[in-house]
Amino acid sequence: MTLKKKRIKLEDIARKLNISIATVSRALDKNPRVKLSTQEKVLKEAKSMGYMPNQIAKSLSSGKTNIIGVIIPRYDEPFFIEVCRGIDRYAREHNYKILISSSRNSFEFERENLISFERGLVDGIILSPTHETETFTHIKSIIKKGIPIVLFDNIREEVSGADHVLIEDDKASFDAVEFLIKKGKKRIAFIGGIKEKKVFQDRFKGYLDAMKKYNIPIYDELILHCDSLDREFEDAEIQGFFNEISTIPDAIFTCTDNYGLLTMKTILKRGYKIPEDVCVIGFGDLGLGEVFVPSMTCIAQPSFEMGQKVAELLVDQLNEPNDVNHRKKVIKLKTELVLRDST
Amino acid sequence: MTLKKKRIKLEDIARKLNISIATVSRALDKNPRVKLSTQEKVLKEAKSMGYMPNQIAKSLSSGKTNIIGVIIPRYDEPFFIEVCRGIDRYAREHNYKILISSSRNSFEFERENLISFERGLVDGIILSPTHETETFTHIKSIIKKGIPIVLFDNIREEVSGADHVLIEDDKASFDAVEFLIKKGKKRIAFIGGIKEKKVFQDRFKGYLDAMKKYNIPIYDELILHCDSLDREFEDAEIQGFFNEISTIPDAIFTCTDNYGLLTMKTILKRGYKIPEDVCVIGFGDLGLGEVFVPSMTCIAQPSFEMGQKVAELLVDQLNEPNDVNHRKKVIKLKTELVLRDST
DNA sequence: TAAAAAAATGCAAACGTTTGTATTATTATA
DNA sequence: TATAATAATACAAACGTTTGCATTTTTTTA
Repeated sequence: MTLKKKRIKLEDIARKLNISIATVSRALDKNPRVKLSTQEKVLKEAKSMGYMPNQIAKSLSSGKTNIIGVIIPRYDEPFFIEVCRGIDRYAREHNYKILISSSRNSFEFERENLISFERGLVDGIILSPTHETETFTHIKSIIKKGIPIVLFDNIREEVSGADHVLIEDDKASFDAVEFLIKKGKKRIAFIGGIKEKKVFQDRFKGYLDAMKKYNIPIYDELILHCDSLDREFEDAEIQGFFNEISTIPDAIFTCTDNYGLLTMKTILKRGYKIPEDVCVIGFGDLGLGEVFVPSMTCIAQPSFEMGQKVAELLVDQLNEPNDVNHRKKVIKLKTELVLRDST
Repeated sequence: MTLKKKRIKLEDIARKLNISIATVSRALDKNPRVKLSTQEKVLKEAKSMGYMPNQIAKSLSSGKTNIIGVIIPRYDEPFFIEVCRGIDRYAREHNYKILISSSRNSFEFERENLISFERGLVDGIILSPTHETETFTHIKSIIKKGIPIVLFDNIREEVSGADHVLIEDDKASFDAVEFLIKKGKKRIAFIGGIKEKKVFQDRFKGYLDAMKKYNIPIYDELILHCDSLDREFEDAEIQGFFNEISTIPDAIFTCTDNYGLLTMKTILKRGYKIPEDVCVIGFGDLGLGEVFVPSMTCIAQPSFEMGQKVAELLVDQLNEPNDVNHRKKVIKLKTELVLRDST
């Protein structure tokens, strides 16, 4: 091992060429204030010396990091990954990188992540609140400090005060259940997620509304709110649910793709036929429903687009810093019922 | 809108308390060089003024960002997400954040991402090379600059020169195919991925080795190397494959979970029974194989652990900067054949 | 060809920390 | 109670850029 190799900096180029740091900096920026011949000289020397600008120093000087912080409740949920893909796509097209953190479904982690983002590493924040998130002071504090933030999914509109993007959960569910009803289904089960989560509340509401509208009896035993936070346990919950049921339903509306698939698996294993005996609908449509046999009818959520939209709102905020007239924007994305073999 | 709210900095606290910036800085660090009563005074004032340290300034001063850059070929592959989860877990336990970039299966993007990481934003890099990656000068250049880097998956050992982690692809495939052979299967098909990718080459090698060892005839028509980079087209490729086959194989070894599932779907749709007519094995075991009916036998890859291990190697490098004695480490992780209904 | 105008470059402060060394205040020692 | 030892604090440089303004060089104009 010889000497520790040192990073080349502007100063090194400047010294080598006997010019000032300022000129080197401007030359690399192709600033017309520096002579073309000098620009070329600097560019050439920079290349030959293997110069790489220091992003940190740039950020300190400019006050911009070009990083967007993203906080999602969990990684192992295709929906969130897909949204992140959308965010990433839009962000990169606009010269931002994204830094993803998982709150692991914990309000405390969400708060910590948010606070760590207040340390100036990111220019703006995108957040999808956990089901535990009831108080919004941590988010308001971000807003008060003037840090751009956009929320998505699982939002309690009343409290937020920040731009946000969501899908029409209630309408989507309503449509799906109405579709089942119009197919003549009478015993329609509902399998949802954690009751505390707004999205699941809305999806449940859609179910109830449809059932009521058409005067279909609602049976408690046909309603399940899964509350396991871990994928591993979802299966057990669904097994338990079917063990308790007196008569098999003729249709099941489920609130995620995974619930739908687990439900289909369980039903098939118990010897029922899909869709002859039971129809099943999933929510999300992130690829698996199409592969399963029989393929699963799903409410298709525009997850990627949601990510792009969220990022767009954030980048807008970043481009118009402390805009007095900025009216908080709420965007609701449409869903679509994709019909397949399970109905 | 009143005045633009300014961030509180050390100087503000210092001025307010009539002490020096240095003392404030040390007080917040709980440096014993500052009197306890002063520490308390500073801490209290910092809190009341809502002070948040500036991460960028810290990084510039300390030369450390505590960020690890991760480059994966694509987001929409559960394997990579799972590895990232593992990386993230280990990283956070050691006070690092991760910044993920996708190379979108393109060598050019991979190079660009790597270069952007040379700008000092990250302390170290984790990279999984694309199938297109044949020349390794971009990686060597990183190593030469003394930036810690660890590779995983899809590595051509000879060229690398960096720490890396992989799984025993050839052995895993060999075992799986051997298992099929021992079950008495004679017409065993192989469905792999892009031929240029080392992991798929190894998995193909395992297949061939097992077939040869037991003198099972190998038919070209039973071998498919999918080369679509997009999930959407994988299905079509597999359909095409089955359209061409003269006699259905009695077992199929596939190189990813998704190929396995698509294969099962196709077979079932064509009226064959699994496992009676055809056995199927997948590779990865990232959750879906268990849900499908029939459930799919899989080679289980320790993806999460892989991520943790990769991160561990990197953090080790970060902790022993330019260690003369650092011998490049190659770690091979074991897989396991998880038996389910498809065999 | 000297003065004015324009072009090119340089100086130095700023971004917000950390940290080695110098200085000042306090306590202990004789 | 002067002095030495120690504790507490302050100063200032450094991290690598950017950028407003000052200065120097070159070109234009009369």
